[in-house]
Amino acid sequence: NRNIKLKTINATKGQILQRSGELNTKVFTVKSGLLRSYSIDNKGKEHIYMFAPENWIITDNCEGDIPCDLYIDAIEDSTITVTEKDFTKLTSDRKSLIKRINVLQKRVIMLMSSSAVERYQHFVETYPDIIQRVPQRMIASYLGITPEALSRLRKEISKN
Amino acid sequence: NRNIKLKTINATKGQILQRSGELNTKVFTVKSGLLRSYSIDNKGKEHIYMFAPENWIITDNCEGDIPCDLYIDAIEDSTITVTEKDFTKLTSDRKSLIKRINVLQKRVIMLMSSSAVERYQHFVETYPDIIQRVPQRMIASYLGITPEALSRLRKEISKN
DNA sequence: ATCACTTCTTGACCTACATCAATGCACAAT
DNA sequence: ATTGTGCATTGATGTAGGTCAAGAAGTGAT
Repeated sequence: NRNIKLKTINATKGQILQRSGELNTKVFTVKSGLLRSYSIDNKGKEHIYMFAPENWIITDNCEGDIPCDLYIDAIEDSTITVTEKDFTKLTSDRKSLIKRINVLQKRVIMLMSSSAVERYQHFVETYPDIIQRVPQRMIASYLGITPEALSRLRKEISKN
Repeated sequence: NRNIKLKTINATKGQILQRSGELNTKVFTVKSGLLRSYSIDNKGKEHIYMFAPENWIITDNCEGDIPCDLYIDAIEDSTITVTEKDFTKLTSDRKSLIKRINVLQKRVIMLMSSSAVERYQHFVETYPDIIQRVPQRMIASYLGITPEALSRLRKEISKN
């Protein structure tokens, strides 16, 4: 196994294993019980990203030096093995897969917790070049809204 | 490189490189131009999953023998290298990352194109065990709806 | 120049789901 | 038994974004 510092811990129902904002390098493998990962939006609302029952692996896919977005806690009393990620041993191949998972993680969370305006603004900041190159209806299609909705939302934004 | 049969092709704007339903094993690397992947829902509406400009890799993350969900086409005239995935050479480690991406891909597409009822039914079919073990409000939180909405929607479903 | 085609915009109306508030219900602690 | 606490349900009402239809403006082909 390419990970290091493996240890086994017990978590009781409700116990938090990781908080959003922490610099996290841990991967949890559930031996028994049930974990969940979730984010909390700016209104204080929880959005569950993933459930992890027996034999599942659960982690925030953030890269070593970036604070993670997710909380992880135990929904049932659980037994878990914890490993530290070792970024030095990642192949570039694996790195790009992990990066992709990361982007998808953000997208799922945004689709669940952000308004169309917020998603659009995030898109503009993240892919300023793409905006120039594709018709608006495709941006709308990427954001999960109709072209009409995007048109109106842009109008609103430009007012301010 | 662990992939085989690399070749370079040119695609003109609008050209479709892959269709939903095909047994796909191709990975496209964009050298110049712009590709997109998207799904089409049961109402015929397109939902863009990903844009791929220069130097991006785009593919449907389906496993070899499962038909893929995505269309891929060219938004601009593009030059692309095409490689065949070689599943025999995947480490189990990489396999599980790819499986995870696959699950996320389905989730993103469902969040964009399916109603709360459809997402709930899909969840029940996919994770029947989880339903038994977590409170309804957490299922709601995973689906991206409120507990009230889930309660009402379950009531509707049970009527039929 | 004009025709076809697509994109974007705007208006009127509709609907899926959110919000807020009240009630009932199970289960745990005393 | 009773009080609390979290969960599910139900009702009334609000709203973000969808749908449908009509124009306006740009672009390419003939």
